[in-house]
Amino acid sequence: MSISERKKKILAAVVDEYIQTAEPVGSKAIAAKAGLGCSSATIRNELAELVNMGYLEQPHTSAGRVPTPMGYRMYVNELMEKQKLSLEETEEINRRLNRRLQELDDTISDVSRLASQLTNYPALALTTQAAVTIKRFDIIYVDANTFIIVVMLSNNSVKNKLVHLPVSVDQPMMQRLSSLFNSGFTGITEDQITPLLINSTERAADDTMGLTSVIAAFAISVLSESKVPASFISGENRLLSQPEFRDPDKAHKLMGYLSGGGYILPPGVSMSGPNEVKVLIGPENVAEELKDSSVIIASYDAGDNTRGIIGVVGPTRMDYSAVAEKLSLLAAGLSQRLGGGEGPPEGIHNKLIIKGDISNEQR
Amino acid sequence: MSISERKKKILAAVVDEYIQTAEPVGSKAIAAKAGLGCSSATIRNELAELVNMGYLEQPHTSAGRVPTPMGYRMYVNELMEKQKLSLEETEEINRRLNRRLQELDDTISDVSRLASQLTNYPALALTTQAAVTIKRFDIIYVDANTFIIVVMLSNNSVKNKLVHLPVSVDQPMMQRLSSLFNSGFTGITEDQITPLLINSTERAADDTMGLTSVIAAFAISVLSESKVPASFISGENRLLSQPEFRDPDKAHKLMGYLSGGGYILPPGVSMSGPNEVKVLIGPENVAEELKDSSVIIASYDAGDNTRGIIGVVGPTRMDYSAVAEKLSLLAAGLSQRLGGGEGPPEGIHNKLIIKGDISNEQR
DNA sequence: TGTTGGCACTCTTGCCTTTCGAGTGCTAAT
DNA sequence: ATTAGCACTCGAAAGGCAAGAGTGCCAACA
Repeated sequence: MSISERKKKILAAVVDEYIQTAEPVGSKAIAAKAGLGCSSATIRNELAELVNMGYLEQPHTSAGRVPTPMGYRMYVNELMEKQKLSLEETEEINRRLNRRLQELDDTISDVSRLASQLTNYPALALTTQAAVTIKRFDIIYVDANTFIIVVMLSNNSVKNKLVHLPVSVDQPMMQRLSSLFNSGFTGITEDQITPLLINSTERAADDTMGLTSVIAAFAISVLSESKVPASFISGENRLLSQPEFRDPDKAHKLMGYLSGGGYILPPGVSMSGPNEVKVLIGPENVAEELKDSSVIIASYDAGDNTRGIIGVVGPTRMDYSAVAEKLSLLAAGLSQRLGGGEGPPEGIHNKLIIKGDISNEQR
Repeated sequence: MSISERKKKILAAVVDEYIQTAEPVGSKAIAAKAGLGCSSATIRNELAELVNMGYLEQPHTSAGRVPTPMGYRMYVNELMEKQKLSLEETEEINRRLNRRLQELDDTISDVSRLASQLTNYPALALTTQAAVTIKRFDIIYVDANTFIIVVMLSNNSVKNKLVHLPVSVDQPMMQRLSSLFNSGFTGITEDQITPLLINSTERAADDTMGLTSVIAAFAISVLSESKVPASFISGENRLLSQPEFRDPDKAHKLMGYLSGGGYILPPGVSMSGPNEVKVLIGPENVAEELKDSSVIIASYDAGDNTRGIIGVVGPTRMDYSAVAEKLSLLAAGLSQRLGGGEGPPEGIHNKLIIKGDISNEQR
């Protein structure tokens, strides 16, 4: 059975209204608001059918209607009108993006903070990384007992470590190690750093003090750290301003899950393209803790096969349209700045593509 | 008028009990618990006097007693018995401390996370820095359009930046710049980097492409960033498990203040020595938002005049003894690992020194 | 057949009253 | 100085009542 045009309008009105007020919305309110020229009684009939069809529900017999996850899904997929961001908001996003572009890890925390401030929901940013290799290896001699290891990774981030030694090392030795590592340890992934490789390097450098293994250990740790997705969450406290989280227990549970670095993206579901926004509504989330929250995710291209993700978490009654638009803009901006340079031209005005529910089962 | 021995015992019992239960404690409960052989009626008399003296108050006439800030102060200064941490807890702290010791900024987030987990309160860590200078300056040539700036600071942290250029630069130029910066920009503070200095360096390097100013800008930004205290907070959500923050508005206000990087340490009050724990009870805090919370602070020596601070925030009814002990241990461990090496020997068993209220006005 | 006004019905919310009990303060006895 | 006893106070929980919002349904109507 297909859904009539008027039903769609009514459904949209219900969702819109509910998103704003957080209170069950009644037939009268809709009659007054939505510009369709019919009376509350008519609306009531329609509403009853929408309930039957599963798009709406009522908390109790004599209350207004509230959208079901399925209702939200319909709203997100077909009904909601794209929110036009004001020029100021667009400006603001770009301005802030331009400000800081340090190493990636730093950016990630900034990104999540920014997303959170912009949307007024808790936001979390993370990067998923393809295999990373070392592009360059340098060892800087500071003094006889101190040196700095600097590695540049294939994703263009640079890591360093200061090493203090209990013994003295001379500069030629450092030089030797530096060039050996630069030739032997670049372009390979973590699991290609074998004991064999380390041993041969050690011998070649004539290193009897175990320096080689210290340096190799750093290489390994850098590579393995880059492999686990870095994640950063901020603005958890904004949850508390949402009426649905006035119950401290509920809020606590969700916040605990989030600060625990809880995973947002359902496993096995990858973001297919950049500039695509994905919406996960209530029970569509896999994590038990998110079953009655919604998640909006955008992904961006951080260069060198690195994919970044920005996500925002809120109650199912969240402002999908505005948030999706903002995230999309943010992601596009990041892609442009971090990505391989093949991004869109200066003025960011991407199209907003919203990807629907993956599994079409609605339980 | 001095306070009798028995009154002290009773006061201690009230505080202890209230810390556990979060409910006003009555005369009967005390008579049962505290081992002093007298009946509830006697206790009532004493309680009435303690109220008069300002150590206790009652929410309403027919309720039990609750400690006032002044009562807590007395408790913290004289009454509370040092909590013995179990061996496991001590182990746990040390084990975790040993795990990660990367660059300072990284540690700071770990430290706050650790403190929060340990105490089950929101915790925040920050470093206050004396003037930082650059100790070493290196420029690594990657290719004609790319180089890496590496600076080592006087506090032994190392910062780097990858620079992409629109124009080509040859290696000798980089070399030249590297050694010029290494001699001219080391050992000086941010405000000693004058346009004059930059200009003369530029001329000496024969740099016509503005490289010098890019590099100098990085030096300035690193130095100025090191100057503002880095701070990191975690575990805000733990507030919600405290009954006094069941009111979402209250919780939201405080959490907002905290995540805003709100300052904890009253201005002008410096931690005098390491291994010293400071307790600020309710109205003793300067920030309006903290007026009915308590803050426990410990400071540690992070080497090179850098002082780190760990703080924990909770309701006035917080477990002062346990938290103070844990923070003290944590701070001592950090001092030992980060500090100038003149710390205490391996086994950490520091004395717990609790510093009292600074201004002795109790309003 | 779709739409509308009207009306009875339902269920929540807020408010008031009552009851219950924990805890106090006071007094008189030890 | 301590204690037992007792009347008193006050908040928290439980019940009851009225108001209001919103529905469902029916009968009338275009």
